[in-house]
Amino acid sequence: MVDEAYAALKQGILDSRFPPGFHASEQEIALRLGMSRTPVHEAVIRLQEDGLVRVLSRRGVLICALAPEDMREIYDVIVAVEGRAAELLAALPDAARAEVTAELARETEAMAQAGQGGDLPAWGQADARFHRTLVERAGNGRMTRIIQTINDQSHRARMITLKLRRELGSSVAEHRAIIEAIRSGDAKAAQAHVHDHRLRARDELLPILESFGLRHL
Amino acid sequence: MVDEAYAALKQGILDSRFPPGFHASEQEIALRLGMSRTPVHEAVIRLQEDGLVRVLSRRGVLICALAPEDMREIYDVIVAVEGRAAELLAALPDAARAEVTAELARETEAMAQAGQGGDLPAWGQADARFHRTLVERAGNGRMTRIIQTINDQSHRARMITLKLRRELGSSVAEHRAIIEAIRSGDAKAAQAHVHDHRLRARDELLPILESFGLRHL
DNA sequence: TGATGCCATCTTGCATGCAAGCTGACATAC
DNA sequence: GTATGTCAGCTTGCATGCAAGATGGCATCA
Repeated sequence: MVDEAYAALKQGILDSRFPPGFHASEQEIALRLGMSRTPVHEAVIRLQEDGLVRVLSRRGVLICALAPEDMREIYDVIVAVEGRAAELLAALPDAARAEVTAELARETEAMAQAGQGGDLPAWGQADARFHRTLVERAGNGRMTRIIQTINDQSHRARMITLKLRRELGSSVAEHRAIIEAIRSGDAKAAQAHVHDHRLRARDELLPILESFGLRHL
Repeated sequence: MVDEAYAALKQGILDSRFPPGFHASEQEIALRLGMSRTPVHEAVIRLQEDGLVRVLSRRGVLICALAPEDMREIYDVIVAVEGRAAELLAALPDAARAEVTAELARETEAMAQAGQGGDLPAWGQADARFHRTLVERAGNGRMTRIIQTINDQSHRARMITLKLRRELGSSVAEHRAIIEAIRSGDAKAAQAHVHDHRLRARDELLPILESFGLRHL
């Protein structure tokens, strides 16, 4: 039941049914979900650990808003973790490496196609799959979990930047460079390409967010 | 009160008063801490998020044990996060960078002195301060939090390896190389030196743990 | 003697009563 | 008109009753 509350609240936050800055009482949430306060309270604690809400003692729960500063922090974590993941992938034995590069290449081709067709949602999903594969295939549960948490936190921001993004071309080219480095087993290059790719994306997207005056997402 | 329970339990786990594999009921813990089940339950949830315990539904809480495989994961996270932190430090403005390098140098000198005097605990504490400074001064709260969690998880393992460690010399030299790269503003080199330093330490310590048959720490 | 089924016991999960704390508004005094 | 003090209402934090689930032992049967 606490899992149910956790999932429902998280989904509600992710698709902005509970917008950032929204203020609700646990009582009210419990009523809406048809359960008692206890499981809601525990779910809220977990969401606080995830950085999605803040519980203000005796003043209800507050849906967290992200400032551009938070996005900078988030990009640093991504650069760090994905960079190391790319290194690990490049150090994989040949067979496993070939499998991973094939999967990454498939997702990059899906991006290229979606980009040419102007299908932004499909492009975003393929991009997300590429980066998820990159981390998950490194076989480090802790790194996967960190990225999952970070992705949840920045989900709304990604939905916004996806629409505001100018050109999609460079990402595909950069993905191909990453794949090539992994394929050839060059860990340093793989790390560097992921590093540069994510920082370029950050430097492209953060100014857009800031120029739109999105002080809290 | 939940914070009190959380702190008490965490401390108990860290200094092995609750050894890994230990199995207790929340009721019992509550009794021992002189409070009701509710705050203990919430504290246990937070500890589970931290990866220190697992709550087995209706079968009590289990203090988590670390396998060498976990240590490999943990080192990957450290390599990733500390590497990026070093990059960030190297990109700091001159004044702040000078301040950080001075602090890092102080702690490294404390290590060198403790190493010469054979004072292992002092050496370990100075080493921990160096790495904590490295991350905290990068000014990224999320990265700091990740490292804090990882450090809690691996605290017992560190206490063991500290005693089993052969030579302390190379760490000091490597720390100096890291400091020099940060001082000169060379982000790539700073990242690389941290990267190599942590991987060398991992390759030195993991075999020791495994040779001692420490399947679970 | 071994295996299987049942039951007692223990443990958590949820609901709710109660108390304490915070906020905001209203009234009063200056 | 402004500022301050007080109070009512709302919200969470903790304790505990109750129920459901899991386990281990014991008894019974083959």
